[in-house]
Amino acid sequence: MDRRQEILEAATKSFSLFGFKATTMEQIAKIANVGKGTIYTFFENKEVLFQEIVLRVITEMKQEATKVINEEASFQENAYAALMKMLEFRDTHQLFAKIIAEEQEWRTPAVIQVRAQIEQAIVSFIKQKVDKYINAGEIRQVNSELVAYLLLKGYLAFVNDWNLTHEKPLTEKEITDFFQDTIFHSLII
Amino acid sequence: MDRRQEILEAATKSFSLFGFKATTMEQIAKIANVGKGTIYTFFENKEVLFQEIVLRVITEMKQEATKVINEEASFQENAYAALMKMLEFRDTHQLFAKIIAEEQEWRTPAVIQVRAQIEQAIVSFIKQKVDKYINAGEIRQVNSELVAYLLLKGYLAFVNDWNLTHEKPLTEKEITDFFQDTIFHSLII
DNA sequence: AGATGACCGAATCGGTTTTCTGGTCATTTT
DNA sequence: AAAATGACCAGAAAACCGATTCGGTCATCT
Repeated sequence: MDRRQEILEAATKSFSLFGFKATTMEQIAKIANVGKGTIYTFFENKEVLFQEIVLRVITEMKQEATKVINEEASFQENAYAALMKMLEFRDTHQLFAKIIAEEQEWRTPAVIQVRAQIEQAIVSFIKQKVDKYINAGEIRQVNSELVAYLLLKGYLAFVNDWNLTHEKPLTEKEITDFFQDTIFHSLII
Repeated sequence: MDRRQEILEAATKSFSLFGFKATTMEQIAKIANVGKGTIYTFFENKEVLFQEIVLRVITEMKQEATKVINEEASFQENAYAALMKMLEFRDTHQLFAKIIAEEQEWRTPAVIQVRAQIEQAIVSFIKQKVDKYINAGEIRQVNSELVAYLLLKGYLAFVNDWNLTHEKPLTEKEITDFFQDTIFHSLII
């Protein structure tokens, strides 16, 4: 297998498991079975390597979300399906959860910036989908950016914050049904 | 003016400005023009003083919200008015924002506990109002606790988080109109 | 020509010393 | 005598500093 790929996989594993800061280049090199210097022939520095990985994960999530959307189906059905799909990925979100946690602990620019980048990417993806349905006349004319922002923040609140003050985590179905019942419901004409 | 009141005001000022940890009892005493020991004749310790203040702010906010609710008016009108009123208090929220920020920096039990307490108080207040309207048959039968939670988290997201990644803060009207348009809209029958 | 790991300096860790601060209480004030 | 006070104490936090780690480079090796 080509070395670039080996490095990417090793780094993904390590970043997801230990976070940005606690992952060392030496460790990545060891897992990837390459010399440390080799990493630098493919990636400018640790930060760039990290960004590349985050970009890949986001891209994968977008693809998964897009895959689940059916042009024939209604907005409500598609929104429900997409949200369910994202919730299936709760584990993949481990990487993002790690980053968010890290952002508050170590205020390193690399992490703060990547966090903002992830947020921006997700929001603009959702916004674009919402706009499509607005233009198709299937949902009401709302501020799509605010809707996207609320969806993301609401999602994170229920998936992550909720558990801090509540015994039992919410199930995927509870969360999705609730969104269906409130935000999605408010959008349809 | 009575000493207890002086102390409360001095402490409120100081906690709001500097947070729990960075506020010293000596500082409070100086602002209140009393000896440090005097504080302890009124409040068991720093933590109790802090809780008393938080309780007062929450109580005041509840009163303000309640005052603005008109029994004659519709849910939609009242929700709008109450949210607007809360947004008028953005500055008073400084204290809460400080606490939330502090919670992540210093994991001191006093702060974590008070944060959870505030959240719980606000959510149950909103939940109660929502339930009232559900029972009155004015809004749909939704999970009122989740609605309350979403309203709180959404509110905080737009008032606080939004500014971290956006140049211009949202205006009170933008936020309220948006909530009106989405969450509140979804609730009416 | 591509890969490597010894090497460098900057950042971080950890342990030690110093300073600060919550809470007490003997003394002073009213 | 009752209330207020601030010097005092113990423990917690900050400041300091030498030891260690780690990102990134580059002379050497394959």
